[in-house]
Amino acid sequence: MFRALADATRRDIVRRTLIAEATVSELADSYDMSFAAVQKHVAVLEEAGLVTKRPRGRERMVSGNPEAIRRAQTLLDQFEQIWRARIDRLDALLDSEENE
Amino acid sequence: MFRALADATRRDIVRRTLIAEATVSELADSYDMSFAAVQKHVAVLEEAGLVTKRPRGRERMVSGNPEAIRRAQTLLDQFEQIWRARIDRLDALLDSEENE
DNA sequence: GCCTAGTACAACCATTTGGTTGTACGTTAT
DNA sequence: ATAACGTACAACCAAATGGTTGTACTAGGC
Repeated sequence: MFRALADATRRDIVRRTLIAEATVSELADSYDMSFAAVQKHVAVLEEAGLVTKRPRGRERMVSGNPEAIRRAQTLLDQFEQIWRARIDRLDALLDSEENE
Repeated sequence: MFRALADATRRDIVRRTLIAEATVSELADSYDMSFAAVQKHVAVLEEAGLVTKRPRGRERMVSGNPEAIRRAQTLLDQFEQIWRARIDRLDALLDSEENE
């Protein structure tokens, strides 16, 4: 999941497909690499659940999945919580020292 | 940055060092891999700014950097915004169709 | 002063990653 | 019907990744 977001091209694909659906070849036209390369990126994103693909005729419509984004946010939020807890403990420690 | 978070061991190091500072060897003891491997993970995290290292005697204290976490959150928030904008546009479209 | 603990760093290795080209196959358009 | 389009997928390649061991250097403990 974070691995999928680790590549700039893939992040851009996620961004684009969150804005609006796009076919694989539409996406491929945007980047300076082969169709197959973009196809692979989409496959990685799909496996990570960041994107879904649905057939429309001979095309595949790719669309970004906000659910997955939120899951990533949740993990980072947990880190934030952990950090806050640490600060709280330090504050408590300082308070108790003040009263000595 | 996302690349640094893509590895489970590294995420755990970030988590631990957000809770409390730890020396490199303290961290190394926790994982089933060589000291050097953990050292490399810390180096990757440090380069990504997710962690800072400061010397204390012969030890290096590693601590998680909440700033970097927030930067990652910001990026995901932008994705969320993009998604909301899309929804808004679709809603507007549906509204206009209703009035035909 | 000397051994040990903690770290840094290089060299090496297997696997994964991000890219390529080529081939095959279903769908659409003419 | 057939040509062209959009996609899937395999084979291949170079570079990056995640790990190892070995060596060297510095700070502390005895």
